[in-house]
Amino acid sequence: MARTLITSAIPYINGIKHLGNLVGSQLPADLYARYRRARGDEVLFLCATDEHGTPAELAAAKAGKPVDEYCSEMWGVQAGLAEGFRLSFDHFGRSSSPQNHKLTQHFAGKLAEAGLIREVTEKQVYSNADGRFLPDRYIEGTCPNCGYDKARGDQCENCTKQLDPTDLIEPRSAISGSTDLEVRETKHLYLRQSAMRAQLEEWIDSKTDWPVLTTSIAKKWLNDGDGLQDRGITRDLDWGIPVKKGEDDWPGMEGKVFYVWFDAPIEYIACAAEWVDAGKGTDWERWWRTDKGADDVRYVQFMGKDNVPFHTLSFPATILGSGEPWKLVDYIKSFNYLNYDGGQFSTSQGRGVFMDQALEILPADYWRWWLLSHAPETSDSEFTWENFQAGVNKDLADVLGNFVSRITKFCRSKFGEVVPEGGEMGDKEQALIAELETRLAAYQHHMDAIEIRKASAELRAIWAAGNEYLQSAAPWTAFKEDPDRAAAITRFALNLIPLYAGLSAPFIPDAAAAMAKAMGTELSWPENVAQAVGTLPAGHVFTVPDVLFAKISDEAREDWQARFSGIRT
RNA sequence: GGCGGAGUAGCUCAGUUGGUUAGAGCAGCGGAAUCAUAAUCCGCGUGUCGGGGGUUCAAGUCCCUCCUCCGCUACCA
Repeated sequence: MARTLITSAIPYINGIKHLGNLVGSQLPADLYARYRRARGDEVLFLCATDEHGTPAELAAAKAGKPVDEYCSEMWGVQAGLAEGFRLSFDHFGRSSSPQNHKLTQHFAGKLAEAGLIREVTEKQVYSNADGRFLPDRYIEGTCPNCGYDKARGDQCENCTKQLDPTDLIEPRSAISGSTDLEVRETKHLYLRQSAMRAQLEEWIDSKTDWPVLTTSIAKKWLNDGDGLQDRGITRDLDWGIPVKKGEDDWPGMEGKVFYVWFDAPIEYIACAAEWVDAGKGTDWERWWRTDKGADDVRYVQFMGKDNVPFHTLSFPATILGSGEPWKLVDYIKSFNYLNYDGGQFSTSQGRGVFMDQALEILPADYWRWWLLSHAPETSDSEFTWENFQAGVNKDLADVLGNFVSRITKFCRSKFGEVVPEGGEMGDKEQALIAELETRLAAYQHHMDAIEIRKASAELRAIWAAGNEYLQSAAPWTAFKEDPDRAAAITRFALNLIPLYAGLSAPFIPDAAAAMAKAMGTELSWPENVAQAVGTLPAGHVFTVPDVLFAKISDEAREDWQARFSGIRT
């Protein structure tokens, strides 16, 4: 049995994610996980919250809560929303887990043994009022270049000039506004990525099947300027994984924690350990250690393009540098951004539709279908309410929902809620089987290649073929002269429902389940179409399901358009 | 500034290694049907493929140049 390990970029803890975040990692990862399971793979699908770093501390402070308590609560919120969107994680972990603490410290120890860690003493801005070191971006002041008074310590947003915090005129803390700042010396650990440049490049070069978006970003970092730079992997923070060398203390690094981007990817691995400790599995190393059974695992990662450097370089550097046989990623599917009505979705500005709001107004399937069928694969794509309404109404309500409705209701009125007997399949039925056979192959090909929009277009064509068939076979006409023929048509068309349910389940799991339930079958992936259309024999009892997808009215759309036009408070 | 991505029908997007009259869905127009959530099905697209120049028998597809939008730019994550 093929084995597939799937991870989605882990969402940051400091708030509820918007639909752009969702479609860029978790949702396509779920689509693929559901598809691989349906095809019979053994799948381990992992995700978690990314909990460390300055923004988490600040969000907790703003909420007036201890950071660990805040993170626990937000983990619960995010887990609930994941459930709401039917994200089928085998485990939804936390980067703050004890498992990740241990593993992160383990990796640091191994990297140190391999000589890939160096200690650097550097100067950094400390805020006495805030009682903490400030990351460059959390220092504001007047730009020495253009005079903009809200320039950040890393870059002036007004004139785009790159800055050093000490360049700023009248620097102040972006957190408290305090100007009581001083430059202090502090010691940090750097991962010697530069020493692994050749090894990483060779590995990237071997990935000829990766999307251009993925490899071009990796190559740029490898070759830009002086080449791949070493990267600081520790921070002066309270909240995080304490710096240790395996299980031993790290002299001189007391009170410091690992940088969030060092421990976050390691959580992909630790999450599997959490999965076992939660009683959901028995052997996580079988998925992650090539010396312990993971050599036949195919590992696929999903993420937005902003995450690519960390997944193509930093994390592989950690894994390769450890010298231990950990599983490396086999395929990285990366996404561009989804824009919202002419601008960007923005977490910090509260612009767009957020996961909790989306579920308040419509069921998950509506969002899943539209977002996946418009996934920003080759370039940034655009969400507009008009497009959303039109796409959902047409594809889900008119093409799929109405197909199920028209044939089940026709059958009920002429034959009752039972698959009718009599008649034989003819040319029209054979032609449809042949067409669906071709389309099924194309659909599977696109799903295998994780070409999401192409797959969704093919699935839609499979649905439409059912309507084309009914229109052409016209059982309502046949019923008048040749009831046996009408029965054969109806029996055949009813059998398309369980077929469609199985094929649609990765995109719209709830509706697919409702379709299967109404027809009294289990969801399954077809071996072939000819066999699948014989699933429901004559005499099989079914029920006419409720309307699968209510249409979005113009009034509702206008209401939402107005409601989500501003900024979330 | 540097790097990367994008600019194709009213809208959202496909267009493999350059090769016949540039495609799909939606919207629009016309027709058929009436089983169905007034839902379906059939037919209809001359769009300067962002502008200009070049290579070629042949370019949306390669090269140069210019314009516009977006992302990243390593201490936000």
